[in-house]
Amino acid sequence: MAEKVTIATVARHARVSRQTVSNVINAPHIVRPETRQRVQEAIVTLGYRANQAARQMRTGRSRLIAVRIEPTRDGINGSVLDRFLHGLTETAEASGYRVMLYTAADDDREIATYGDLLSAYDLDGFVITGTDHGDPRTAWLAEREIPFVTFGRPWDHPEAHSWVDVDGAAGTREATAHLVAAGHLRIGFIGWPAGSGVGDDRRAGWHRALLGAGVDPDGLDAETEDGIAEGARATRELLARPTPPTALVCASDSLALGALQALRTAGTTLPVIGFDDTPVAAAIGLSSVSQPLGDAAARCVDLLTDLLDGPHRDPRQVLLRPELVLRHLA
Amino acid sequence: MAEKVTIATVARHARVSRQTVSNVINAPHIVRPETRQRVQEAIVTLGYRANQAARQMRTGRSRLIAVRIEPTRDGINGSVLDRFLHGLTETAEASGYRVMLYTAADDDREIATYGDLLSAYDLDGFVITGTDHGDPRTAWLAEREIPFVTFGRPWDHPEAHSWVDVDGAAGTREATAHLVAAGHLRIGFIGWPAGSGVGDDRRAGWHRALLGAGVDPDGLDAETEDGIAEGARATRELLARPTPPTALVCASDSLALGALQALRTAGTTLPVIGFDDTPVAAAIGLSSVSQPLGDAAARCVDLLTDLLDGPHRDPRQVLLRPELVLRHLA
DNA sequence: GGGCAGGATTGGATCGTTCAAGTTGCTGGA
DNA sequence: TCCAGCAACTTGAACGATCCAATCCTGCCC
Repeated sequence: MAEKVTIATVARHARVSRQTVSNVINAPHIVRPETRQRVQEAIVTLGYRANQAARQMRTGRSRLIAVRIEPTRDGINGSVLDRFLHGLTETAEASGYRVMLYTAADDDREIATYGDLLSAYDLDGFVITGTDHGDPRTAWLAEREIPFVTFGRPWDHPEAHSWVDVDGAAGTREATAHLVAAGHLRIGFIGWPAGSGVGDDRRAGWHRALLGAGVDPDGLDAETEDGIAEGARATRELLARPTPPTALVCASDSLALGALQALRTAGTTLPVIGFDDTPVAAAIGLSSVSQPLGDAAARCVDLLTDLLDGPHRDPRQVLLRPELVLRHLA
Repeated sequence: MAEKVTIATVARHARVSRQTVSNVINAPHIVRPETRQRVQEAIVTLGYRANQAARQMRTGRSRLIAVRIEPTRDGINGSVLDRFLHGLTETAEASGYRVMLYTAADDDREIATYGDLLSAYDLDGFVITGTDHGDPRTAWLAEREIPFVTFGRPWDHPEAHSWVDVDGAAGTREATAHLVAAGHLRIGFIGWPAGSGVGDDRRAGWHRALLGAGVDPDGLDAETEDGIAEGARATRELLARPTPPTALVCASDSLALGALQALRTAGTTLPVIGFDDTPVAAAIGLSSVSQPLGDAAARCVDLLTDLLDGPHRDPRQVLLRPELVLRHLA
């Protein structure tokens, strides 16, 4: 069992004071090169690592960022957050930060957890996923000037804080354009009920693409909650309309999967394009709009470390383009 | 901006000393009930929360456990770890612990990360997933007497340390028995190459079930790496044998998915049962053996907190039974 | 009423680090 | 010669909790 190596151990070994060792670590330029060298050698020889708890007590900074892990809902969309989380952990490590997880049943309890994490662990910042109109969580954090970045736009006030998002409209527009190029005109859209920022955005992309192609989107749109069964129901409903669509763009892979099931049951085949490029889409050969989750996570960490360490602490925004992944089903 | 509430603030407010407040928190029984009451009220009124960094400096304990987050490999099996992680975070929170994530490219670098986490953050313990024969990580931790629990058995030395695992053999046995009960005799198995603990275990369950039903398993077994394409190839190979199977049990949902694709291409249908009950299986109606991941995570936390706080610090083991989830494809 | 036992409470030291305020030694200008 | 000015390094104090040892009550018994 190796004994604890503290800054004092290093100082003794290099025959300098504790503070000089601290300076070598935190402000190397004020230490004479030969002394710096000697201290650095001692650090390596002894395998010294700064104790974060002690550092944190003095500085109030922990080099820890918190991310909420959500319950895996329908299991399909959960994988999106999973991939995001992995990217986040990797990039954070590269920047010298570590990721701490928390769960919360609802917004109120999530806010309570913020207080807990901040006072107990002196968390440096938060990455918030899945924001919505008038989110109380971001308001709480902003009020207390606690650094945070959201993955997802604040739809009400686009420049309220730092965020990273994926241009959903661009994704559905590209998907729709691809179907137009393949000769389709009556391209249906299955999306979520109006009112959610993400859902409205994805619908808007399809809408604009159709208008751009000179097609009237009227009567080609179905609104439903997310889910496989819901997607199937919406598809049957669309097929029963006077002029049914000849291709489908969906706001999620769950809906697209439901659409495929409904089509199979109805004995029809139409091209279907989903959204999120989940493992399920890959597994069954469903074309889908893929979000650059690794990139998004990396940019989140960038923006957050900017807020924490950077010279310019103004909020910044990043909008990433998704990519249409074509598979044999469209 | 609320100012910092320390143990001294609480002490002043309740007109007692810091030590008494500390006692109320850590050893309530030695404080007179009315004093305890007064202090507890002060804690609530002021919203006091103990600063972990300060506590940790004195006690050397951080109430933090570390879990590795793996790169999402084929995306299907990744979800297993995701669900496990969620359960872990929830249960840990309930026991007053928080989960910290780390990544590592290989075993050596993972071990290097252990040292980092331990000296920088004074981590209390580790939950290790995906152990294999002669794992260097568990050896490293055991040597230094660092508390850890694995999700997955140490196949070489069953009682070397605390672990939680799911009885894979019981799962494949039940799947096979179900197919036998449905009238099948020549039930094939698609599994991984011999040598991996998990893979051998799952194969053994199928093997025993067939023997129990009086069927010779010879020639009904295919070995392949994990993956959809690999599952499809193995299936085609099995179908080409002199006496092809009339039903299939697979060691993973990826393999099962490949099997389904191969069967569809071949214009055949056979009942197929997968393993892990991933979202993909649920989405396409594939029957699968479901691991109780939430339970497993909770037991991992239980065993770990036992090692950390408990009176009995001997390693303990937990083997959970999986459950066969039947869907329309079998 | 004094002494005593026992538990409740107090003050001081401590964990490892960084910040703030020194101390030392050297250079150079008057 | 003297001292201002600076660079390089050292020392003492502080962060907020817990541990330890000493002190203070309180009730009880003789």
